Amino acid sequence: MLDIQLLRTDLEHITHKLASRNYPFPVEQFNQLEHERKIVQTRTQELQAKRNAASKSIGVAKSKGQDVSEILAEVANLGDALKLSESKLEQIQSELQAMLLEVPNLPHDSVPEGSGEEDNQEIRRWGVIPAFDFEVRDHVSIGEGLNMLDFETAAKLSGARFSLMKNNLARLHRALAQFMLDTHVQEHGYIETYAPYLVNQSSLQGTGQLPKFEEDLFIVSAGSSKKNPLELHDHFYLIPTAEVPITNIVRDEIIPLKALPLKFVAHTPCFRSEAGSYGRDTRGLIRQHQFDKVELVHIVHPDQSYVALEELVGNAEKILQKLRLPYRVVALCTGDMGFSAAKTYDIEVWLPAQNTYREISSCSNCEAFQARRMQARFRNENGKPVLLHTLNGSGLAVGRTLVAVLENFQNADGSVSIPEVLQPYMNGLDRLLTAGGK
RNA sequence: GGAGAGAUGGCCGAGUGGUCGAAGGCGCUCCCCUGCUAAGGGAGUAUAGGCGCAAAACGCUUAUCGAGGGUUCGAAUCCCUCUCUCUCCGCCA
Repeated sequence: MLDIQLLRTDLEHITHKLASRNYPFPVEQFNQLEHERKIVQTRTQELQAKRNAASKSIGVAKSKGQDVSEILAEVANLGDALKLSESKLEQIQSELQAMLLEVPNLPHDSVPEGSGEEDNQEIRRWGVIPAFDFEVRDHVSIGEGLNMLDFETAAKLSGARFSLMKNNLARLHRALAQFMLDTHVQEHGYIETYAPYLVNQSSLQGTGQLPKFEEDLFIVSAGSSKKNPLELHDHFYLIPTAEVPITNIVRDEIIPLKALPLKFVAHTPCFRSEAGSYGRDTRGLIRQHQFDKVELVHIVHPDQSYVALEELVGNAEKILQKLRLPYRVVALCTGDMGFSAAKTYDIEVWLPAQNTYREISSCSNCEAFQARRMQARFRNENGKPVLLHTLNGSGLAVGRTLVAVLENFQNADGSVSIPEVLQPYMNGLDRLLTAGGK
């Protein structure tokens, strides 16, 4: 959420910046509401002050045993006018609030201008793209060839966009997550967390998924509920990313200065409805309703958030380097950034079968955008509560990393070599070979 | 699922209709006293918002005692709903 003070004092500039990310801010509607707000709020507060003064004098008079009927008559008509004014104010405030909750974050000055993916800016590349002396296969063909990846059975169990892994592939998937967690905890100083996979509405509003992107989420309610889950008070949402529960750790909190920065890592499944992505990446593990991700979250002092962003990206890159997977880092342009981000770097890993780089991590500095929604603050040098800055990034998406390993480490005979750093997690195994059985 | 108890400031804790944004304590900040230390004395110490001011300061004002609604001229206090915590019983990985 943007600071409403900014909108009041610097509307033109803000509108211009929002336009660069394809968000047309409703200037007239805002001005109209603000105008009304000012009038109604002033009137309401005057009436409240009047009532408070009268009530106080009634109390004083009564304690002295004086007659209060005169003062009572004076305030008799106040009640209705006040109630009317209060409800009008409330209506205006909630309209303003609803408007603000839909406005995306302002891009940082260093973000390249652009309308879409094609305007993103490549920052650096790492690694050597592997050369194959045989026809490369994609991860689906490799996985099915090993008899370890089974989309047909997954479709029977659940439907489209689900997967079933078996045998050493399932183990390799687990190994990847363990390896990522261990690296971030032991080498990068993150606090390991285990957090809920079902969260409430407030948490999703805090990180920016609600109210605008409800259609991307899965909603769940207790089995005994017959009604539409949305009408129920007691429904949950499946997390679309661990960013939601982890960042919301600091919602409605005031963190002591000396506790900063906070760096959390969590390995969780993520659930996304993928509404609006029909026909995209329908083959394989790239775009699933359920996938695992190791998520990194930084909660930092505002002065430190851009330093932290570089650190965060570096931490995620380290995983790919250790796995020896070639990648590039891209700075997203204004038009391609997510709702809450002020600046985002994507890390894209090389996928031989697609002959291109594909997103495997997205690292964002949200500045105070989420913190303002969450009322997440710290006590500054002068003892005053100030909004924190929040950052998050994948370190990494486990399923997509598995895809990259399968494709980059494939051999002519259909086997897949296991990256050295993962072998300790695989009981020393150095190669995936075709498994027997169903 | 059943029965009961509770939720008050950074923390503890008092407060059952009026001058209560809230006693007292702890913590923290500043000052005094003390050769140093320990002890002691005094003052201060919530958050968010609105309006005014060129403006920091400041002044006026509103809201906030788990959340929302209600009763009342007036609610931390009375009523209703919800959330969460704790205890006991049941069920359960």
